[in-house]
Parts: sequence; structure tokens; C-alpha cells
Amino acid sequence: MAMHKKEEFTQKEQDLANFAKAMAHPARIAILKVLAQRNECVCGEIVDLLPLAQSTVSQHLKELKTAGLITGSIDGPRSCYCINWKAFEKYNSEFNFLFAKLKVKNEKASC
Amino acid sequence: MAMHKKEEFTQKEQDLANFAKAMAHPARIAILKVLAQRNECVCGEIVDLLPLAQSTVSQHLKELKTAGLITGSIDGPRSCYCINWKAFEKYNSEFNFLFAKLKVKNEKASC
DNA sequence: ATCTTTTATCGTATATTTGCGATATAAGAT
DNA sequence: ATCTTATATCGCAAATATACGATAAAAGAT
Repeated sequence: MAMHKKEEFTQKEQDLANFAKAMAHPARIAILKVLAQRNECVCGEIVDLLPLAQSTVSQHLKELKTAGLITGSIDGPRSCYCINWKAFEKYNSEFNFLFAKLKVKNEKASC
Repeated sequence: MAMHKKEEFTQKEQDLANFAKAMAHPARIAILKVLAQRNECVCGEIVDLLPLAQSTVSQHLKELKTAGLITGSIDGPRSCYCINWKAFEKYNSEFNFLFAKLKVKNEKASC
């Protein structure tokens, strides 16, 4: 019974988890790296850089887009992708909020 | 054919993806939050705070421990858990490295 | 109009994750 | 020695994720 209990957690917990899930595959990390270096990039260029079939890359791009981490625009027959800076900044600060708490507690940790 | 192609990516990409995967569930985010607030915490306390069965919580704790994000020590009949601050800092800086690149490119983005 | 190029989507196979009850294990209490 | 308490692990069912080939869709080229 793998009933999704995910809804029983707070919205912030779910949002952060979804953000993490979007990055939870090396292919998607690699895609984000490429987009970071090139500022914007067409689907085919990404396919050439990854050891995956075109359909698989397209699927990963869709997941990143659905999660809001990248945006896409149509350029003739091509699709151009960019990082969604704002979403990234938002999740980064939420992550740092959690992380800052850890930092404060650091000296006390023992186990 | 879901052949794991994950090995074909760089070690850094895999490490970051694994770190993200460990956080890719609201229950595990919630556990990290509790540990951040309480500095250290026994398994049973975490079970009481989450809407999940004991065995499920234990499994999530194991995943966090395997990923290196938390440590555990035996305390009589109990198990005491703590954040692994060092691992957390390491992944955070790697994440920020990727993120810093995005920041630089920000003004140029367009699509 | 047809062909080519580029990307998205569908269908499908397999792998992994999630969740729980039942059971094992280990330590303290009686 | 037995009982209780606290966790971990096993076994299983259901849900998701991963990957690819085949095919659809959309735009530019001939």
C-alpha cells in the first residue's frame, strides 16, 4: 500500500521535496549545468551532450519545466531552454533557511 | 528498458543527484527539520511527529543515514540521530557552486 | 506539395520507491 | 528467566520513475 501520504506534510515541506526531486537525477543536474554555462540552449544541443536518447532527454526537460526550474520557448522548429532564475533563488533561500538552523546548532551536536 | 545510465555521468553529478534524492521526500525534509530544531532526537520522537508507521520512518531514517546526511548512535534500547553537519556543508557548497554560475549569467537570460 | 529537421508524446518494459504489518533483535525492568 | 519497550529488518503490494523506439506535430527548405 503505497498510498501517497505526501499531502499530509506542510506545503513548504512538499515544495522543498519537489524541488529536490527535480534535481534528483544526474541527467537533470547535467542539464542544469549546461544551461548555467550557456545561458540558453536548444534541446538538440543538450541531447548531443548527454548519453541518453532524444526522447529521454525531452522527458527530463519536461520534468524540470514542470517543477519550474527551467523555462522553454519555441524558436522556429526548435525549443530553447533557460534556467528559471527566480524559482531557483526562491528554493535556494528556503534551503538556506533550513541550513542556517543547522549551522546555529552545529557546536552542540554530539551523536 | 530502464537500464541505469546513471553511471555514465560524472561523480559530482551523481553525488549531487544522490544528495537531492535523499531530500526528495517531504517526510525526510520533515525529519531534517526536527533534527535541526532539537539538535539530536530519538527515533520514537520522530515517529510521534510524522503521519507514518514506525517501520516507514525507520526506513526514511536509514535512507538519510546511507546518504550521509545524518548520523545515528545507540543509546540503550534507543537510537539517537543527528545531522551530519560536514556532509551537509559539502553538498551545500557544491550546490552553491552551481548556483553561483547561474547568478552570474542572470542578466543575460532571455527565454 | 513534399521532404527534412527538430522536438514532443505515446506505449511499454523494467527498476526503484513508498508504505505497512509482521517479525526479529537488543536492552532494560520485574 | 520472562516481560516490556524501542528499533530495525523482511516480505510484499502498489505507485513512480527511467529509458527507449515509434510516431506525431510543426516549421523551414526544395
